This record gives sequence, C-alpha cells and structure tokens, in this order.
Amino acid sequence: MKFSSSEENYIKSIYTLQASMGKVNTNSLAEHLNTKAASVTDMLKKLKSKKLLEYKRYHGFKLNDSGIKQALKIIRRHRLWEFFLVSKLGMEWNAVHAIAEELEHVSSPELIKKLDLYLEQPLVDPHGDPIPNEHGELPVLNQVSLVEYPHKKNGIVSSVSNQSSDMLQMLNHYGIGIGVELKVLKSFDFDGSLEIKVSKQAACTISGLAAQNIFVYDD
Amino acid sequence: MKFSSSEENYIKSIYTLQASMGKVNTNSLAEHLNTKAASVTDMLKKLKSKKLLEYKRYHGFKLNDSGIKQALKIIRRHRLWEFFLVSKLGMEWNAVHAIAEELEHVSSPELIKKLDLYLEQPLVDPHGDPIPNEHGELPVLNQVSLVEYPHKKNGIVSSVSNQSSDMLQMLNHYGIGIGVELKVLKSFDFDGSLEIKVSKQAACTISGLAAQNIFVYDD
DNA sequence: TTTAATTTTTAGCTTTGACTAAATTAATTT
DNA sequence: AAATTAATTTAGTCAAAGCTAAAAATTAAA
Repeated sequence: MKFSSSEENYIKSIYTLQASMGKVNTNSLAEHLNTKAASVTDMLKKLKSKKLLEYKRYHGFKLNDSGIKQALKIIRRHRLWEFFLVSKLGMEWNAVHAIAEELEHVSSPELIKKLDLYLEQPLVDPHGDPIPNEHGELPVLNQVSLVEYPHKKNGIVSSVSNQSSDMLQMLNHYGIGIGVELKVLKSFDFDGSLEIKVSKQAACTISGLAAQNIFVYDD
Repeated sequence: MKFSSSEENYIKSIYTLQASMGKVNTNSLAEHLNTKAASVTDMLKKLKSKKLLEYKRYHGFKLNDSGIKQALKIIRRHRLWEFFLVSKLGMEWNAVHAIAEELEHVSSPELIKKLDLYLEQPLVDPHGDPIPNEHGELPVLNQVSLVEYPHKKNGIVSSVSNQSSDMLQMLNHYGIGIGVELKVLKSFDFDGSLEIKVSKQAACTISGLAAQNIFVYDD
C-alpha cells in the first residue's frame, strides 16, 4: 500500500511517540508535527480506516503491527539517506535531517535496496540511531549513557541524542564522534561533570548535560 | 522562490515542449502531463502570476527567462540523480527515470551542489542528455544521429533518444552504450540499415530505426 | 462569409490536508 | 456529586490540484 507524504509523517511521529509513551494522545502528536489537534483527529480517522491504528475516540491511540511495520520502513529510508548524506556527500550530521525528511518519501523498494547495498548495509545512522533492516527489524544496541558507564572501561561512542549544531560543535572540539573510543576517568558528583579520555588525546572534562547525551557501548 | 512538485512538473514539461515547438499549446501540454486541458489552464494562470510564463489566453504560451532558469534547475536535479542511480547504485538506465522524477523535487541547493561534486560534475546523464551546470548553462554537444554520420569515421556514442527497455536490451546485445566507440561501415538505402563496427567487436548490422536513435560525436 | 469543427477557457464540483471556532467528552477539583 | 478545566472531536472553511460539462474564442471548411 502506498501512503502520502503527510500520512507517512503522521505514521513516523506516532511511532516515535509511542516508543517512549506507550499510547499517544492527540495534543502531543499535534505538537510533535507542528499542526493542530483538529487536523490530527482527521488524519487518525484516515489511518484507522487504513488499518494502521488502534484508535477509540477520546481514548488515545497507537500503531498496530501493520502500522509499526510501515513506520519502520519510513525510518529505514530516512536513516539510510542520512547515512548517505554524511558518509558519501560529506555533509554535517546536523544538517542532514531536514533533507532526509524529504528523501524518505521517495518510495521505490528497488532504490532503497540498492542504496543499502551501496552503503554496505550500515547498522546506525550518523546520529547513532539504529537503521531497521529490510524486514523491519531493529539491530539491538546495548548502549548506555556516559553518565552510567563504568569508570576506566573502554567504550565506543554509539549515538548522541542531542542533534543540535551547538552539540555538534562541542563534540567536534573534543574529538568525539560516532565510533570513537573513550573512557571515563572520574566523575564529580557536585555538578555531574566527567573527566574523560577520548581515544589517544589528553584527558578533558565535559559537563553532566553533555554526558547524558552521549551513548556508548562496550569496546 | 519555492515551487510545488506539481508546478515543477508543469515547468519542466513546458520547457521540453517549447524546446521543440517554440510555443506550447494547452492540449499538447495536457497530453504530455497526462492531465486535462482545464487543469492546464488553471496552472497556467498560476505560473503566469508567478512571472514564469508569457501567456495570452487562447494564444499559446512559453516560459520567459525566469521560467527557463527554473526549468533548467529542475532538469539539472533530475539528470544528476539519474547519473547517481546508474553510476553509483548500478541501476539500469531505463529504470531510473521514474525514480529521478521523484528525487528531482527535493530542493536543497546544498544537496545538489554536494551531489554534483561527488559525481565529479558529469556533463551528460545516462541517456546522454546534457546536464545544465549550476548557472543553468547547457554544455553544447555537437552530436549527430548515426544515420547522418560519415562512414569509416570513429565516433563516440553520446546519447540514445529512445529509452525503452526494448531499446536497452538491443543495445546491450550489440555492446553499445554511452561512451562506446564505433564506426559506420556501410549503409543500405533499401531499408536504411547500417553495418557498423562497435569498438573491437566483429561488424554487425542494425536497423535504420535503431540508427536514428543513436547519437554520436567525433572521436 | 457564414457555418462547422477544434481548441481553450470558465464554472462548478471533488479530494486532501490544514485551520478556527464551537461542541462534546473526560478528568479534576471543590 | 456537581462544577470547572482540559482534551478531543465535530462542523464548517480554505487552498491546491485535479476533474467534467458547458460556454467562448479561434480556426477551418463550405
């Protein structure tokens, strides 16, 4: 079944919200999509009629299996394009989201299959988010926020949850990026800041806020 | 100025038609776009109000300089994507048009600039059609149909005007593709067929119809 | 040059997706 | 338990882009 760009954006947003909140409500979806609650209600009816949604009026909603499958397809397209834009075209990872937002709606299965092979079947996008495979399965990443990571243990940066350009700038300054090895040397309870060692560089200190947004997995 | 996908499709079609016919009329544009004359009239009004079109009702129309500039931007995007799909993803050149038709509407100047550099600034797309540069200038290709090409002179295949899969299949069989060297050995006035030699292969014969669709330039 | 045929435009209707304002249902307080 | 507040839905509009059918303008033919 084919979906309009608008429908796809709703599906994607619902997926994201229900991943963290279980069930989704009208207002939060409206906010997430930068639209109004009334518009959301309209679209919910349509998605329900297309059998993507469990929805009883006034009582929240969530994607059913079919909806989730579709969401993962869209997310797969989005993240593959992000990977392409960064790894092949050399764009900054904070600039690619908006463009991938458009590219993700180009729905040719053949295109996506070939793109995936061309990129050598990446598991994560440039922000470290997992890329669903062609069967809609997400690779399991056992990543932990730097804040919770044991001291003196080598970890690999797997993702960064804040994608602002301010964050990017700071990470660049510290030499931190997806795939980079680092370890925590010390933590300061006073303000949550951490002393860390990034690959072979001299030790440095990052704020608690920064640490919360950096995720690593075991080396 | 930003344009909708629909507006862009109209602009592109008008450009194509006016390139061969000077002025365009409502019915031929409707046919070209697979739509109805009434819809065309509506869009013409809109494009006129956006100052892309010279249009007096009942008397045909054509793009003005501003419209032509916009058309070339869209064509540039389309052909760069076609080049990408064939040269990087390894798709067949008869399959890429439909996909490029969607990709061409993703309008990020940064994306197109980077894509162009990544592809090493190609001059022609996989069908041999010239790619406008970033200033909207078309590279001049002095290509001639094989039918008119002098005998015994080495030529390089520059484009193929029929993009059907039947044509592709036949060309593959003869080892003919964009960039391939060949020469005409003999022509038969009876049916217009040509005996040709493709690179270092043994001589073979192609029909007049095939020859009309193959374009070459001097080696 | 009047009539006939063709082309183009207008008028009015449809769908998609969004919006505002009003009404309804649910949740919270008192 | 009634009243207030908050969330959600309905009703009615709007713009984009398409369509059909009818009207108008142009072109061709008699």
